[in-house]
Amino acid sequence: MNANPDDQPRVAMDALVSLCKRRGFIFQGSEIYEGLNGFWDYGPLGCELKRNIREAWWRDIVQMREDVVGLDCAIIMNPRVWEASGHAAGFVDPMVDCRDCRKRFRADMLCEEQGAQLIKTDAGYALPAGMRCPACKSAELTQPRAFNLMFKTFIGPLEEESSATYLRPETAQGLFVQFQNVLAVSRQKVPFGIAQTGKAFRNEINPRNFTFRSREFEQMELEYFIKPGTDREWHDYWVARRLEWYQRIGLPAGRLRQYAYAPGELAHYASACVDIMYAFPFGAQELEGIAARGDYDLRRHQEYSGKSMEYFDQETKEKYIPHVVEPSAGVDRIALAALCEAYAEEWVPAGGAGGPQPAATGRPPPAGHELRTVMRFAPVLAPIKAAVFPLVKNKPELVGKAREVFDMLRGSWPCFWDQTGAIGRRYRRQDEIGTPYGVTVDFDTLADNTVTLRDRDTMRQLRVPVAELPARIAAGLAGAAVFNQ
RNA sequence: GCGGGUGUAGCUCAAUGGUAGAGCUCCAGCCUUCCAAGCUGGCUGCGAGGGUUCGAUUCCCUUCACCCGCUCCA
Repeated sequence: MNANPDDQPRVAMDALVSLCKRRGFIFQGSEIYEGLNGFWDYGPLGCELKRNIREAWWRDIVQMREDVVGLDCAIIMNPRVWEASGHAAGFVDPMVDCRDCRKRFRADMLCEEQGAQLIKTDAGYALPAGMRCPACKSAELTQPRAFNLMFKTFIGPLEEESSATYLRPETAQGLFVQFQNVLAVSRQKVPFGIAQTGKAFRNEINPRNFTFRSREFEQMELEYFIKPGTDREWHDYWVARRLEWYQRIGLPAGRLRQYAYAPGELAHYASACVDIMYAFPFGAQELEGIAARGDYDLRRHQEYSGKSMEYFDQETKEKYIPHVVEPSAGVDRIALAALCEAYAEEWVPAGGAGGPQPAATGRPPPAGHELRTVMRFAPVLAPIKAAVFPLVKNKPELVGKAREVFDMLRGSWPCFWDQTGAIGRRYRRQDEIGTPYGVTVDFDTLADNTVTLRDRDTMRQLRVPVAELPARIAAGLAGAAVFNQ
């Protein structure tokens, strides 16, 4: 049915933003104070979704491997970390504004284009004479000014330059900084990896596309340390491994893209970089970058800290600074991709008979049909795995029995209890938040101890003995065809 | 950052220079034996600030936020 995802109607972003707010996935940050550009809050379901993404990654990268260990570093680090990493320089490119057309340019690029050299001064930079705006040719240009994309903050109560530092613009540097400590305690040998998830901050000039480019975001990063000379094979390995993971969490291959950087696009120290992109409704955009960074980071930290970052190979008696392959993913971007991918509108015949059929998104359903909005999350990402309903709520023995079933299931999965309104309404409520299974307790349950198990995607129902319910749900969540009968 | 657009209830929208309605949702009650049923009742709003005016949700200015295009970033 989803053989070619590109043929499926795509969700309009405003419809998705609306559902995210209505159902509690994502809220505008600081909303009651008119918001704050580039910051978003995750509601009850959104934080479960993110947690599921993070845990699926952690399980695949750390728990299921013997060669990767975890780390959780402070967000604020010694500012010299950012000098060594290059961020303090790279994030302060001096910019020049045109006073006439009000466009902004990188000072060094502007000078280079016009055959001149940017002048370094004690206070910063100065523009050589005769420079003109590349856009409108005006000579009314500002002097170069630094626009730091790192969030600056101060340690201690005094806002002095000597106490200034930055919120980390990536989690990766902590993995390099603690390389020797982790190596010493983890009994790992090269090749091995250190993984970390956590918040990072970039003062983006232009946050865009809902949560896609935010100023505060969460990363999942792995530094996989390897023997020099094995960069290519390990880079290929991680690209393949990561692509496979994205499909396991429900992003189809047809919507995933690989972008391999051309040699001229690479940073000078990198030997390869592949972006894994997802075809969002607003275009294909990066979810993760996988870079072969050589020994650049460890070598820089060795230079700036004066501490050895070398590794001694006991078997070959070689001493070297390991090279590194870095898969670096954005949790919020993956969450947004999962939301876009899951969103579907369908036409359902009144009464539900015959099951759902694909709808043209945004169009009203034909006569005798109703519109169903359903989030088809992969089970591993679904915030709630099963909902339990007593068929009616004014019969205490029915409610009590349903409560028993609910208590049994919630021990294994995040479950939802709902006794309000008609049963159909309750099913649809769960459809909209992507709950894979509904369990309904009726009067027959009291007699024969069976319940109705209802499938989110097909809307099919199955009569299942209560004793078999956990196994059925477990099988369904694991991908078995529970409803094919 | 530039240009354009939008901002009224939780959501989708309407009306109006005299302080706002609807549908859906949500909550409570009744009813209800499987796909958004019905009845009764209830909660909730003019993004923010300033100006004009007797009076502003409406007109003007500023600001904030979001969306689209470009730019930027990676």
